[in-house]
Amino acid sequence: MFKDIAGEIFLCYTPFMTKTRDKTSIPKYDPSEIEKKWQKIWDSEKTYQPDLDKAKKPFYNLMMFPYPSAEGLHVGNMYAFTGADVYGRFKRMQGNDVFEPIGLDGFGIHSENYALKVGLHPKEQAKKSEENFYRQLQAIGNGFDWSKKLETYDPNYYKWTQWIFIQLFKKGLAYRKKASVNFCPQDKTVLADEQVIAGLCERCNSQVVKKDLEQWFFKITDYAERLLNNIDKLDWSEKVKIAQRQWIGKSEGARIKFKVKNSQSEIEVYTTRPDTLHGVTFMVLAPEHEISKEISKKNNEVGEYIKVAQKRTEQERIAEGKEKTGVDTGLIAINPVNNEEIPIWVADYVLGGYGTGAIMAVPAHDFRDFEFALRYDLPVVQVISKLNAPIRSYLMGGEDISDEDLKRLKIKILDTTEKGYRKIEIPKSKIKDYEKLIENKMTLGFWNEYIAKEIIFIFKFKDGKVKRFVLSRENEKEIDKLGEEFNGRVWKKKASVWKWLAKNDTYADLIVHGEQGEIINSGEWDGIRVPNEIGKIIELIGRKQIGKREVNYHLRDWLISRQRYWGLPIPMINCSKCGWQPVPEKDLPVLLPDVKDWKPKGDGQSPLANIESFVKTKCPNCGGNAERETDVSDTFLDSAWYFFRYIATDKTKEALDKQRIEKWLPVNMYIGGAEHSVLHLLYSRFITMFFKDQGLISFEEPYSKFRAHGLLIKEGAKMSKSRGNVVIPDKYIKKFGADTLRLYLMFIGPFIQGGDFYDTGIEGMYRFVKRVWTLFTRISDSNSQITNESQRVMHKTIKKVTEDIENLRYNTAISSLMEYYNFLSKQKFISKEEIKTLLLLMAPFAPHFTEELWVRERGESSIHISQWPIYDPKFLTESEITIVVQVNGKMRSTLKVSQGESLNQQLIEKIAKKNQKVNKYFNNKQIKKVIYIKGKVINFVVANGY
RNA sequence: GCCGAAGUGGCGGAACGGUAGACGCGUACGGUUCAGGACCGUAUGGGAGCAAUUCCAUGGAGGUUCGAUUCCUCUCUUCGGCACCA
Repeated sequence: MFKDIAGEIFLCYTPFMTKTRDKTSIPKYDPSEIEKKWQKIWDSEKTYQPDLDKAKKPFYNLMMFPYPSAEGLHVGNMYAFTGADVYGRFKRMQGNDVFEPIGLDGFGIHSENYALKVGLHPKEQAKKSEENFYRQLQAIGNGFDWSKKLETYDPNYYKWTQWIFIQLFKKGLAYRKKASVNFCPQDKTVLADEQVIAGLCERCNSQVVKKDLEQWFFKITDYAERLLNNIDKLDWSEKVKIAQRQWIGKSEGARIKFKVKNSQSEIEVYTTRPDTLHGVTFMVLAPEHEISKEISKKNNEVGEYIKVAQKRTEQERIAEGKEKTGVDTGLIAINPVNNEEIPIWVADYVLGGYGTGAIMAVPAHDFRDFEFALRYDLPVVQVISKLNAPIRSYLMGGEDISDEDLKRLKIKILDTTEKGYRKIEIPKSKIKDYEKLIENKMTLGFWNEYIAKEIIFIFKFKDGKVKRFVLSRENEKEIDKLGEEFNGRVWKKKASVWKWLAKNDTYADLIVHGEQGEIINSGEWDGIRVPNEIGKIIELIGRKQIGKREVNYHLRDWLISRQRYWGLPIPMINCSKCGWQPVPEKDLPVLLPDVKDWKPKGDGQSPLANIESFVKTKCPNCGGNAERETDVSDTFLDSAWYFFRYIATDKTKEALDKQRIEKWLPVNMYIGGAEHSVLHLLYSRFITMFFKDQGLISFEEPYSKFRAHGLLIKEGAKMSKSRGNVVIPDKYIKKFGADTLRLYLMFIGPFIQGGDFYDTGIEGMYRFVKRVWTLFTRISDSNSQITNESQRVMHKTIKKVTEDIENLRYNTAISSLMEYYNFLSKQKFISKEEIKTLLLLMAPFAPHFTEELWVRERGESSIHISQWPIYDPKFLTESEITIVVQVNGKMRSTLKVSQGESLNQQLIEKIAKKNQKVNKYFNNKQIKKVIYIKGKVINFVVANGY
């Protein structure tokens, strides 16, 4: 399909096609002129526009489309796009019909917030951003198919996003629920769990609070198991796969019922370790738990606690994190395995949204329960022991410590010597002394007294706070500081009572690390090996009807509604008679109305709620008066399916073009930022699976191959607006050209790892580009014979560059291009073949520059649809081989031999032994052994010492 | 705390278990230039030595190996992600 283009290009550019090649025929390298010219030509020649219906070797090369929210495309975006484009161009030259689309993810809070900031209506701002982004995206010289661009805020696009919402609703996968949701007071909207980072809003960093609101959800949890299982089959960056697995967070365990004493009610808990059931010494309910709420009606203390807990922001909870609080309800539960009576507490370290919202606490084997038990003087019963382990011990102190505490917790100081463990009982009377030792800056004398490697102190203070310390010999310098830092820093730094316990002891490490242990103190269960035989326990409790197997996921349903303006109107109608009805498909799209007052209100309602003409409508079912949903959708829905739409932008009657989908999808290569490891990738997988289930497509994973690129930083620091070090590519493109910038970006470091952007570095690259340009003045006219050596270097370079690009190791690909240039520039004659090869290999990185020289030199059609060079292994072998000679593994000399000689070990040995540089190390010592690696290295092992 | 990645010259970074530092930046010296820039050439990990040469070096400590930047164990540091998920 490209064949007939050549002639036209030739005609356009005859002035440059002169065959006489004196120095004057090569003008000065002027990137700005060349780049603009070629971008125009590629566009008019449709160089990058494959025929979506007829392409023979479709290759879908996708990159994550940008949100055009901020000041423009920054160099980090360009880094990602260039890296993806290099791969696409490489595939195109290898004979594929590469489809490389681009668009804008323009709906959403990102864009709306930017509009707020600059004081423009989001619609106007979108128009401006669009223009600016497309101009910049054009300038970077990617092989985009501009005829297929899309924007998520275009009604022609979002009509179909709404259609997807309706399909989900029809299948019961979109539903409404009143839930305690994350609310960002700054952005004045609800956020998905995924958008809350450590209790802060992902976008504006303000503290997120909990609110009870009725919201739309997608039932992604129905797909949890499939989303998890498919991960193994994907060719994705490993760390992204790990992040997804972790996010889905499958856990297997049991649901267990506890009866409440003197009551009909039961409390169910979820646990992954039912084997610790005999170690349960209390229960804890989340403040959101129904029974907690019920209790609070009668019990003021509990009511107060719940109120306070709910007021606290997520971040406050985390900040106070380790300091657990709670309140005793006075109720008693019965442990179903041994009928022991245990107290029921309410505490906010138990999450309402996970499992059943209630736990059985096993302080001996769970650190959190342990902390809580220490704070509130609850008993600790060990029920798992490491096989043949010494008994765990620790020191507990404090003024209000009771004798009972001492008994129960077996207060000891552990003394570990090289030989093993020795327990030292610390009498209560002495505990104060140790406390003093720490306060008065411990001296080395302490260590003489107790030759301990490490000592743990767990101090309980009058106010109930618990602090832990680890002292160790390695740590002696810190000990002086210890006194001053008594109030928490050291133990936080050292952090690891638990880790330490894990190493030396029988505690929760068994759970945390899944190590093997043995059940103790548990009656008939004693001796069972866990965790291997937990299955056995579940069977046992199942038989006794105490509990049953259950699987839980960390993944929650996807909260979809947002109380903002600039987003996809949710296409639903609420009728007082018929309930929620989807907008009939023929009425789509539900257009986002033009509104003057579009700013978020913060009253839990979208700005759309104030527009009567929008809200008031008829019920599609009964025709009566009804109201539209006024919330808009989360942006992640827009981007969850855009790659399906790129190949159907010309279709107006349907969302998907089934035939093209089967031809082009799944995406062959998807490149994007690791920051979307979880959200975007998971959601788009979910939507794709849903399409599959609807019979719309035949596969359920959208991206066969995904690679996350690294982060581009600026002179050692992360680029960010607050630092003011965000690099905008425009000025570099203007000064050096897009080709130089592309080459430089790809050269900085491994694409997968990212790199550090330095201004001086780019000048070096500019130099390189200019040198290659100048090299053309030296092309000999005659078809000079290519030498063997030149042949070898050329094929070596082809091999290296080809393999490197395939593995996204662009930095080393470029360095070998430089080496190749260095080699060529030292030759007297350069054959056309060599020049041609260099240009072809450079083409994916520097598309305009190479195109210009290619067409000048060859008068042929675009370099970007020319055949990628293929190396011939027969040229790779060197006639002369360098063999490294080592004595005792240290390089002492090298020798050059012919291909044939290198096969003969005895000969090599003989030559090597004669070498003075080598044999002087023999010193009359006996040669014990000779190791020869064919063609590489020979190592003489000589007796060492006397 | 958990998971992941990474620690190599002045800097960005190269090295299928086999000559550590490719390539580039920077620097120095030289050439060219009225001069500066640009360009070209040479050198450039550290120590000792006039030199040939030699010793030391890939965060640290061990181990496997004839041989380790590379594999294993422990440890320290940095960065990224997750974070009270029972």
